[in-house]
Amino acid sequence: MGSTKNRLLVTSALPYANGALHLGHLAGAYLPADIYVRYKRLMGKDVLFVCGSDEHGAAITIRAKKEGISPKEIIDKYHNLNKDTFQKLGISFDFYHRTSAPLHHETAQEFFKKLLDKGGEFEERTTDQYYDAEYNQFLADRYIKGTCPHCEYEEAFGDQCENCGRDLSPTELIKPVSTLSGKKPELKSTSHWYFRLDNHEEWLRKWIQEGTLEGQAHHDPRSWKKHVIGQCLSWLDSGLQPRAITRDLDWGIPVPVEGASNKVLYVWFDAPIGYISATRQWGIDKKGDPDYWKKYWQSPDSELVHFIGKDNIVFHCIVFPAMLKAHGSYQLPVNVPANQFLNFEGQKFSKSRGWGIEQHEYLELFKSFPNKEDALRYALIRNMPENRDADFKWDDFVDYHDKELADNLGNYLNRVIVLTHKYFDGKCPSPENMPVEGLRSLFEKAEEVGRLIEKFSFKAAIMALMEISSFGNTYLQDVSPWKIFKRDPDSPLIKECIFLSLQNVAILSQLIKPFLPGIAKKMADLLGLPAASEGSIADMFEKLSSGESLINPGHKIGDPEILFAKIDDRKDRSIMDIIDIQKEKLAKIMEEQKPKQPSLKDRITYDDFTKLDIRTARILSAEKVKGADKLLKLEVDMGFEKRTLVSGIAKFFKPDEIVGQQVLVLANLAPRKIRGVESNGMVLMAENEEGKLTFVEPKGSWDIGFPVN
RNA sequence: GGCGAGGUAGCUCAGCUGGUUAGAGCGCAGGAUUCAUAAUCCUGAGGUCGGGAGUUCAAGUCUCCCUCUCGCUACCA
Repeated sequence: MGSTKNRLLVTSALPYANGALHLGHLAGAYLPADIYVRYKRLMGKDVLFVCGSDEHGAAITIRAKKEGISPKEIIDKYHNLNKDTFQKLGISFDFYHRTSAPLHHETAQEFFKKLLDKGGEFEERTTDQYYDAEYNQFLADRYIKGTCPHCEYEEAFGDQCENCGRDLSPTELIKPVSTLSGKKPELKSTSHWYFRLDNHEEWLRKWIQEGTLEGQAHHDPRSWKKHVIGQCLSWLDSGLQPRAITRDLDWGIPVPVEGASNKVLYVWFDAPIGYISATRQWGIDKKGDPDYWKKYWQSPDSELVHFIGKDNIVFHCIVFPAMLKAHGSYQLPVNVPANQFLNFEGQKFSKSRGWGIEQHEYLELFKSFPNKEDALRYALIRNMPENRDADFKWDDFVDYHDKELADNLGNYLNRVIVLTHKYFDGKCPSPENMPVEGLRSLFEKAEEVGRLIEKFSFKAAIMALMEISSFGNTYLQDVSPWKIFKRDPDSPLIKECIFLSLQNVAILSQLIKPFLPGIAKKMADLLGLPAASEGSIADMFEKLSSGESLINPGHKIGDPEILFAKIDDRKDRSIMDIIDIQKEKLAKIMEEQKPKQPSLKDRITYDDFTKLDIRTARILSAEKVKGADKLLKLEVDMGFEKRTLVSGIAKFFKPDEIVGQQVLVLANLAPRKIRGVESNGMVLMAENEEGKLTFVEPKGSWDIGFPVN
């Protein structure tokens, strides 16, 4: 279950400094980590929470080139933007580092050297790769263009042809050209280091499946999420392969080996080490001790937890642990509570389509909304994609805030404060007997919230928290001090009720801090309590369990104040207007999307057209191609001959439905083997925007084998 | 086709190692109440737990088959 050790290191996935982060990222890897970390701090644990920008990789250099700026300008921009946005949203990193920092380079290089010197962990492989003599460097696949061997598209990239969508390797390209110099690159041999992941398969399986490491219990595998273990075992089952950990590139961390100029560490090797270098830098800056970081990484009384999105599971559960184990001095993570993805109004976030909203955009849009940070945090927690994909909707956002935070919690706090002022002049009354049982039951409810956080069940935890507020409302209703007051203003029942209600509100003000830090502060202020601080939840549990009160008789609370102004407020529509504009924007995108017809291809000549020999034909038989999902093997009658061809239409047509179907066949297409079956020609189909297919056929009954001109 | 995760009330989701009449929030219907932000509280309706077969004294929970959704992957000239 949760951690038992006193020291805890928590990481959130390093954002790639090539763009802004959207709400899905926040809900996936940053918000859950922040809740967990804040809770642990309030429980008095020694917690360190690190993150930072991942600033290497070819995507950044390519973009820099396209925009005519330096990679440095890009990474600076997004490093600062993301760091600043996280801070505004209350993500309480102890340190936000960056992988371009010298200390990170040093750390990654040391790590590499250590594994290299150890022997057996790496192997060197030499392959032929294209080299641009003018620019004096090897070319990443994306930097090479040429003619696609499959479709003859002339602008195909070295890794993929964007015309026919096939994956390529650079050496397959006909007439390759370097995009740097525009000249023909030469094939040159180059060597790279590979990490022997395959050597680590055996212990990884035990570690993940049973939670044991070198025969010792390491963690409880039942506390890991199902989809995390499932995906890891799936990988292990298919066998681990050595993975390249270096690249020929000039943007990144130089490989610390003599003669390895223009080689850098591949980004996936470099990035997770960023967690380590962030810790190191923090230790130097904040503790003045260059070795302080070891307490968190290399000491058995510390626990490591990685928060990530599901796209990162393999790196954090297989690759990075293998690196750490290979190194030998490091602790392995006790859990990797990966979240799934958050969609936005039913569809994936997509920057290019304008679908979704980025974190900084949200803050900007709602700058007039006082509770914007906590309103967002709440909506994302309530709807967190903990075990499956979830969907963010504006309507939910409004409902969660108004119905749960404002109506239930905010109104409850207000009731208690108003009643205290009304009957006791704003001072906590003194109950005739300490309601020990009442305190005890409040304690149990509060503890439950903590238990759920320890289990990484944040959604359930915040609902358990709201349950405390709901319980408070019910309790007030049951006692109804306002009724008692009418007949007996001095009744001890009123004192006890308000006393206990104040204790309950105090509990809420503490427990809510991991989730909604801004609101927690406001609540504490209203109650005249000090803000929650390190260890304060632990202290609270201590007091409650021994029957002590949190707010003592005579304590003066503040004046009533509205904690949550509603979004859907009939007197003030300003926040609702912002949301309506967002909804309209989405509706417009949906509208524009509908007729998604592909744009016209380049003009051709009549001669080009006459090269095509299209014939009328009829399907004689059809069967599924074994082992392929979309393929049908067709026998067609073209009159003068019968042919076999393979067509990717199995998703739409059952074999026996299409026997006898008239079709048009491109008859002079070069034969090609597909899934082991030779295809001689191609059936012409019309395709709509959803990718649905229909046959193109002559009208009525038509003879077969005749040309289409 | 392979692998992974899912398919539980109108909607969004909980249900751990199988065990009494399957739960929560929202929505809906009825009622109570007025300290409070037209808030709150109570009661109720509503589910053959995707379908089928099996194991078991007992299955939403285990096994097998099928089906649908999402993701990765292969193949789609």
